[in-house]
Amino acid sequence: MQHNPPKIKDVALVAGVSTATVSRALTHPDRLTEATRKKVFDAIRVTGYRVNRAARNLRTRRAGAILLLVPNLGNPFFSAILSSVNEVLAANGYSVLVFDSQQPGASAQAVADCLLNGSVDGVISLDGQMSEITLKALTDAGLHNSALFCCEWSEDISLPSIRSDNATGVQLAVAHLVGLGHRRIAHLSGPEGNILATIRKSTFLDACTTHDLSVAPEWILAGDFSLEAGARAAERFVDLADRPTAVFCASDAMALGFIARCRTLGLEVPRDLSVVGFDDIDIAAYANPGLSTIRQDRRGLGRMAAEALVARLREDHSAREVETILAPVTLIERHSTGKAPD
Amino acid sequence: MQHNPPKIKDVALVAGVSTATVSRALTHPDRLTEATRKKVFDAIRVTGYRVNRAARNLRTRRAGAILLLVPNLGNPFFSAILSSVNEVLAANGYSVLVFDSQQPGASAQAVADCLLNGSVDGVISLDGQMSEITLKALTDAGLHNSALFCCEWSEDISLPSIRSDNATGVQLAVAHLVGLGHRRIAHLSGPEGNILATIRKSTFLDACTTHDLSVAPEWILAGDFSLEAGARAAERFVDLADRPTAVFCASDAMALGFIARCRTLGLEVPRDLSVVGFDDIDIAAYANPGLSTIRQDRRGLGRMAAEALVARLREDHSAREVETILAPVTLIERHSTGKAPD
DNA sequence: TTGTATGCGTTATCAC
DNA sequence: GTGATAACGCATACAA
Repeated sequence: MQHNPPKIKDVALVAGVSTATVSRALTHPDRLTEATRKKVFDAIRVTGYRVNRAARNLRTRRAGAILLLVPNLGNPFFSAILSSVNEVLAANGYSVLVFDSQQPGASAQAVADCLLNGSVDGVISLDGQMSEITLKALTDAGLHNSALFCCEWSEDISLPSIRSDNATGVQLAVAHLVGLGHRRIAHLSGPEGNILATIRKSTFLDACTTHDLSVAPEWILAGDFSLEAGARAAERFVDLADRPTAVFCASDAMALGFIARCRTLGLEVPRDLSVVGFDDIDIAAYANPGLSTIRQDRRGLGRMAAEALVARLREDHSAREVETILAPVTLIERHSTGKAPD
Repeated sequence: MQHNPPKIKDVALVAGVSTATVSRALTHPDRLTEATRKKVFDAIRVTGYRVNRAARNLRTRRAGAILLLVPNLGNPFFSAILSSVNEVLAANGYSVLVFDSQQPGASAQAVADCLLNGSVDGVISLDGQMSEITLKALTDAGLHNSALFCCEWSEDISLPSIRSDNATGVQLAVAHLVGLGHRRIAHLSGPEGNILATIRKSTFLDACTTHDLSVAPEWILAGDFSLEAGARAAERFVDLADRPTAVFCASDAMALGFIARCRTLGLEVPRDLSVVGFDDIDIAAYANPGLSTIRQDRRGLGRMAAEALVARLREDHSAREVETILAPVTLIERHSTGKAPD
């Protein structure tokens, strides 16, 4: 147990230079002579020196870390995003702090603290519903130019956002079903107040209008993106008097839960009913039947968000444009959709 | 944009006390008079003061953060664990740093740095295959008493571990299949070198022996826990000359991939073939057919690991026993298993 | 190019 | 119980 971690002073001693030189060797290697640089790095190797993050952070007023705000860490939808965000940020020397933004116990205050006490240099929020308190902390901490949304976003908060082209995705889904002859289409929506739920539902309704389809109010089923919500919705669906022949679900998880429960209730997909999801999570391709869905490039979204943030952090924190990147989505036709019954 | 975050000095000024008192109010509130304590907290509220983490960390030589090492962040198996770990640690005032331990780009050096430069106070590793370099960093940093394994573990590294009772799980699975009349059982295993793959395979073989079942070498199919691996294994499986009537898979993901590919190859589950998985991931209950599997309490594992670590961090870092917690597992019978064909 | 000296914001050790 | 003050380890302005 090495209880005397070497400090910059020890390195300087071994290298026969000043502490300032050692520090420079670490942060501005180009400002040193080839010779002294070598001396320093040799000494670093000999002593096994590592720069103390706390000291460096205190001095530079930077943290070398960014905060990733995830709504419900238990949702596997985020794993691919988490992974690619982590990859890019790690490659750029940033650590990633993960916070569950909607966890019951986790007060928004904890997030706010994290921003205000200088633990992070920036924020990527996968949660569009940023609390007032978090938002205030963001501006108070001067991090307003160092935060962005990924996947979700907010109409009220002016931050850059990297997200999928949801509208096009929904249109693709509806067109797909219409192309198969479906005229009566239901929608299983996400949670009230969620921006993705909102845009997917409203675009769905618009698309139906465009295709001259009427949508009965009871065909809009409330959900929350989860498997269980899909299953519960199925129970309401099968009891519908004038049952639609197709369902567009706002998430793959709901679609899978929906299909599973429909099956136990005696409805076969796609024979009796066509179902389209949204996301193209990994399991979608291996479901039975394979789930027709709208593919989001989750890894790409995470990567782009991380890259955009890194770029912003590099630049001057002056007035930057608030940019929106809409990542393309694609329709993946599998076997949960089929011709409408006559 | 508040560019002058208040410091402890400002609070002291407002409260009319010394900085030392303010500091004490924060760390040892009980050592102050009721009156001064109130004065200080009022001043804190007025000024909007937040303690600067970097400064505190530098002074106390603590980080207030722990490192979560995840093998493959893209794997949804970990999301529930991640979630509960985060929950417990956040409740105890720790931030969670997430690192993908097997990411191609992420050198073990990055992890080592993180340990050596004082960014974290402890480590929870979901990865049993800790690299030499990481391990050395762990001891060099004096963190050997502040690290533990969760889910996976290592025979060679003496750290506490919180894990499922894998052996019992495998025995339950085999007994279940035997009870249904299966005498010829195949095994789809995890990646070479992985401790879970190892124990599940060896226990499987032992259990077969116990039940007087012989297992042909070609019935042991190599996988890597992923959906794709399951699908690929199915292709080898269907070509087997003397095909088993059941398969025990080392993960649910593989089981689902396996079943899906079997179906496209003309094999029906459970009519032609029974399949048991391991993990009970969320989707297992909604698969078609519902997946019979061994349930791991993922949230519980994460919670226990986090609690154990917090407890260790509280105590003296002297010689603590290396404890192992085996969490119980249960057999979940669904519809991917059925009576063996005559 | 390199060295000297100072301060980043806190906590802990002393005195009082 | 409270206040003055010295570290904590590093990066930088300035001097050389």
